[in-house]
Amino acid sequence: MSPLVEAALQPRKMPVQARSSVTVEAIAEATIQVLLAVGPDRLTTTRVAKRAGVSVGTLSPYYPNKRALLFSVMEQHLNFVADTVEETCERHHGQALAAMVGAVVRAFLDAKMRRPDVSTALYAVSAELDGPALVARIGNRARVALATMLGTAMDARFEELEFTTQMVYSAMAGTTRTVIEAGASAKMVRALRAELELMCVGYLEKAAARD
Amino acid sequence: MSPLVEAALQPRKMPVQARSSVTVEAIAEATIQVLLAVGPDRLTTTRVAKRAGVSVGTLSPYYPNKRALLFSVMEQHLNFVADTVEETCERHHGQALAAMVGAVVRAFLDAKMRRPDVSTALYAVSAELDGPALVARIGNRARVALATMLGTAMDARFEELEFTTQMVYSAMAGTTRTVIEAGASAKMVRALRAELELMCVGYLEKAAARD
DNA sequence: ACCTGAACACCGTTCAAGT
DNA sequence: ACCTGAACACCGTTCAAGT
Repeated sequence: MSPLVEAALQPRKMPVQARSSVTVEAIAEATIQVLLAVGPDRLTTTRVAKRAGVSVGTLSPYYPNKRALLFSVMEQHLNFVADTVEETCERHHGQALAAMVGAVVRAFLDAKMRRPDVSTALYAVSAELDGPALVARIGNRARVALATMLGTAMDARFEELEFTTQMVYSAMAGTTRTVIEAGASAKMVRALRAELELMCVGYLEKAAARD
Repeated sequence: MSPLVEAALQPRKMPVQARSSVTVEAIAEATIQVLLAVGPDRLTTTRVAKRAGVSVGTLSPYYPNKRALLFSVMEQHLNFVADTVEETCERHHGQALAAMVGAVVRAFLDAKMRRPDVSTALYAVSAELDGPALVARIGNRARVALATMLGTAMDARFEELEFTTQMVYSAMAGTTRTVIEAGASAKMVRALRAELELMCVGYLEKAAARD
């Protein structure tokens, strides 16, 4: 992430009068509504402006370009999730592992699911073309292969094989994605491999014990 | 995913002569090169056509719109990863869990890392605006909170606390993303919560035992 | 059958003029 | 200080004309 790119998403002018604060908020809300109504492709600056009840020209001082509109909406959402996780963590200091994990997982999912339509729309924005659908469709081949293999394990049996496999695959894809987006050095990839093995084995042993 | 959207990414005309097959391949390769050279925002149909040595009008019969260009590149990449995982799975049928997991994790990461520049560019495409950077920056707050909390656990100590935490968070975010993109029913979310707990606890127990 | 490239429609962004 | 909206530049897509 170059600072220049980030800078281009920051407002040129901050609202100083009450009037413009209202405008900025109306534009943000209009962006969400247009996004939900017509989708990311047909979201245009004119449409957002019209929905917010202002002229197109009003957008630029506060949202210097179209991406800034979506960026700010996503930022609000992510901040809400981060807030929720932080608070939950603080409330569980000093407790046992299982209690901590249970609470955090619950809080994280609850935050993501507070407005499922918005969460989904934001993933879609973040996804651009139909990447995720493609990932799901093609990743399915890998998941079927994984499930088939796990079904043959000499030392374990799984009741919920489909779902267990889905979890393993998602954890793999998700953590890898994070590492790649962080700028994947060879060392990081090696470390990731080791940790992912721990995670998958740890999970699968528990899943097999339960079933 | 509506079938209509998918259909709009399929070619209107398939290449029938050797000449046009070469053209189609050249356009796909040009798309990758332009993507790597100027990034997704400045990737234009004209630029791709010029790089491929054809006229803009030549694109449309085979790639009906700009998204189709990026879609086909991503499709190739994902198919390669799926192929690799499938083969590895087949080679490890009947082996012990630990061996299976080790092999698949390795194969998956190797496939993703064969051309790191392309992998990264495709995540960037899939990501549109700077969503991932934002996710990383804000998600960092949650990770710090998690690490701080885990450091206080009454029944475990972690050497590599930072990285361990990163893994837990990535697994949470990654699996959640998958479930959301699959169309998150309330039932699925509940199932996810239970599995994520198993996975996190299983992993953390192993990580604590090692350290 | 395949390719060209000018023409069209549309959208993001700006800025002189207003309140 | 804030907002308007016409004007501009640019890009995706098409299609009549060529080979």
